[in-house]
Amino acid sequence: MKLMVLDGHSLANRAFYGIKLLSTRDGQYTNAIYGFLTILAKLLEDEHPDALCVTFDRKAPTFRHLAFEGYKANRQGMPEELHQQMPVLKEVLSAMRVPMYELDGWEADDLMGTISRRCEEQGWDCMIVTGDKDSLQLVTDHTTVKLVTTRMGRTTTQNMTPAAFREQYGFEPKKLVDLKALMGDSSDNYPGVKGIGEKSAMSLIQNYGSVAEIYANFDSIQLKPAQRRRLDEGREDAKLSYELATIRCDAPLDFKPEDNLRKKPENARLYQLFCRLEFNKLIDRFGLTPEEVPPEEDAAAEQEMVEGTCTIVIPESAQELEPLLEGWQSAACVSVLALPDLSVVAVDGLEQEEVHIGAVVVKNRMEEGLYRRFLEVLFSDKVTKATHRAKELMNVLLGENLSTQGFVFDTALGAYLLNPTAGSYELGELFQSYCGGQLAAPVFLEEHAFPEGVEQTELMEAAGAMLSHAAAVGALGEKMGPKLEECGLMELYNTIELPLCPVLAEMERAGVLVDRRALEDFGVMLTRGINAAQRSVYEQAGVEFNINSTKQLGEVLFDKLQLPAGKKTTRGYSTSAEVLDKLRGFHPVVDAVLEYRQLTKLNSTYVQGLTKVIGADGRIHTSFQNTVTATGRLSSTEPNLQNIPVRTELGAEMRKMFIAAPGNVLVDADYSQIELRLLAHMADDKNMIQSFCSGGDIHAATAAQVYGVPLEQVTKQMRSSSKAINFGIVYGMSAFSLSQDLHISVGEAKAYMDKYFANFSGVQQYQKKVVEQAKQDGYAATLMGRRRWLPELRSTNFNLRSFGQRVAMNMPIQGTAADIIKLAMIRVQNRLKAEQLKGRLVLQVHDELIVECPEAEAEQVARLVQQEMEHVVELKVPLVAEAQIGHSWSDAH
DNA sequence: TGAGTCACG
DNA sequence: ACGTACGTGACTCAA
Repeated sequence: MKLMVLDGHSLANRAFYGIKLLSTRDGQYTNAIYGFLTILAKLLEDEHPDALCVTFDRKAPTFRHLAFEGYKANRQGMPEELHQQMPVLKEVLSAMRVPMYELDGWEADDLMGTISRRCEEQGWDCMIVTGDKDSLQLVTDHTTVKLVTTRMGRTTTQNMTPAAFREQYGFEPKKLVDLKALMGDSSDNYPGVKGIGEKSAMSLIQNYGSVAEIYANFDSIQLKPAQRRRLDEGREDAKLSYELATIRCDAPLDFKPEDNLRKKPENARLYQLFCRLEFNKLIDRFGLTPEEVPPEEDAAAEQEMVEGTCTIVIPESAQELEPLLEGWQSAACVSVLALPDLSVVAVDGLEQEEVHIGAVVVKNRMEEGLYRRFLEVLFSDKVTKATHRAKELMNVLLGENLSTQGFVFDTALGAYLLNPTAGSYELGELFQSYCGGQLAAPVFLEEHAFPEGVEQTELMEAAGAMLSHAAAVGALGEKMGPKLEECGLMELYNTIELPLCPVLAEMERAGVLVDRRALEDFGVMLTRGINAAQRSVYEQAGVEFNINSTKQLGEVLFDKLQLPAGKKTTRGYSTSAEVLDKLRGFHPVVDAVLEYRQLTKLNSTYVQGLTKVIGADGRIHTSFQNTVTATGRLSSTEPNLQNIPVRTELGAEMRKMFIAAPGNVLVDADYSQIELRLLAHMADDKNMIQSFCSGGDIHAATAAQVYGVPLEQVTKQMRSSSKAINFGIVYGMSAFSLSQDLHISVGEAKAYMDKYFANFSGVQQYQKKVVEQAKQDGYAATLMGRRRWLPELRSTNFNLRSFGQRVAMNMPIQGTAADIIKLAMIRVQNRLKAEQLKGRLVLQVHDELIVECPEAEAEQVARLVQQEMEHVVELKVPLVAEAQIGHSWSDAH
């Protein structure tokens, strides 16, 4: 039989520092709990122990802790963010019915020691899981220690058996105590022998066996004079440290191995806990099911709405439909959910004589004309609607020539504004976390959701499920509205995010035309180049291997060819372009590899990737995601049209493939330096504002300021380093990063930055202020009030905190730029329509808009787009946009 | 599935 | 003394 005992504090600690700080909406930090459970799940899968328990420290000091002054001082202060997670972790473990052991005055170590010995006495095997190497002294033939280490967010484990220990340390596990007695342990604050570090302690123990033996034979063993003196002076310290390093195995613990046999967890309780902690992934991993949860109040109310005082109508005739249509038109707001093919639409939120009426309208249960009438009334501006993921629905509506007007709430979008870093905005999850309820799984009947001729009961069940989802949209709207108001997000929501949805839907539906032939030709050319580059690599390297494999490439370059390895990655050498570039002179194969990389990237990601997604209309229809980025930007997927090459000559060829339809042109307008201009405005930096107001080259102007020379005397070098600083400032850069970027020393980089801040003191003050404010408020915000929550700023982890500070400096800038161009998009599209132009937006690339329009409109459209972009907001500096016209993206840019 | 790489603003 | 710039998405390999 095997028992596994976990070191609760040690593992929680590892998890806490190994995973970025996570928190639920109500501020409960969860990363340590999450990490702990992930590790636990992995352990159970790998080891299948028969019994399981967890030990925790009890902090009350004992004589041992008083032996040296300040003992344990380093561990005394567990950060608040971790501390508050411990009781919740224990609650989770209790719900999992995992026994926990803690004892006043005893550390987890001692309890684990005691447990392992008791196991051995009963003939059990024991596995100790901890991140603390001290425990290795407990290793025996029947007790192994699984060491958990976290590096760069990955946890790895290592099993220590007596053999493995001996191989690594060169002596018996028990002697670890002797080693520690000599070298001390700073994290446990016992000193060991002064002047003896890890190296000398290791060799002393390896040569003489133990502390006792060293002192017993002190006069006869061979030692360097200095070491002999140190050991002699350190006798007392060694003795005390030995005591402290020894893990005790005699704790008065009421423990029997068989009491810890694994039990079935309390599913319902665990499920509720995980919901509260927003551990949706773990719910699956632990195989938890919602059915066992008694529905909470809100959920019960929803349930009642659907089953009790609520009537479900599945209208089939005009007589049944017409009253519904009338009701919806006079309702304050109805919730709508539709299947992607509009074959079924659920509408909820109608009250008639105190009875709640929900309708599920099924296409194939209705005469065609009547169904069309239903769609045209529901999806007109006459009916006020709420939905989930409005943009997706609008996309469908556009395909049916239906209006996208009348939508006043989108639950996904609302949740995104309340917390843009949440990652997922599934309706069920939102309902869980905002309303505390459980949403039934959608019911699908056969392949089609609602086929003809299904049993009435089955149909009602499926309709009920769908309607309950629509009801959830309504409930969420009620919950989110006040929250959005409270956070000052309502205006952003109503004037930017919601109105942008139809614009995005139109852009997606419009798509952009590609020159398929030219794309194919380019692909053929690339393939030839790839073959040549591949042959060249094989020839120069003297072996054939998979160049795409970083592992194999690393072996060839750094093992076989012995090129100087630069950076390393978690496992192996880095072969990034940055590293390879430095190796260019060393071996001709490097150039061939870089060439191969460039060509294959272009071919697979762009030529192949884009060809795959050309639609029947010859156009590419990307999806613009509006609930993804942390800053408020859009993103583009399937395909990503926001990263089409432009920086290299060959790559820029790609933009020739994006063209206007016959008789049309592309109008491409982009903001000039929008982020820097926003920085000047938001920092209210007089010098930078002045530079922008006088027009001209901002990087050169910066250089003139920083170097204190007239504009004419600015050299290319000076301009280029100023550009790098300007660029980096927006990201909250450090001197180190600047030095990397400019290939100069950190000292020189720091001097540059000092000079920069001396001239742009407003920027420096702003950065300081914005971080302080964000720490106080808990979030950073854009000019329009968009928020990004930054619990990282309060982290005790240096890296995490530093990251939070950089984000606090960057998000308001990047996010405001995003707000601005979103508003510009809405205005451009509206004006194009208002002025009855045929031109329509087709792409957005963060600071760039592309409109496709008839040639005859081009000049007018270009002026219109530029105007709207430049006058979205009035700042202390002008917003400048430049528009160009061309037949391809390349020509227009 | 995650890591590494590389394309963009 | 830390370890190092912000925001994305797609493709490929290797486990």
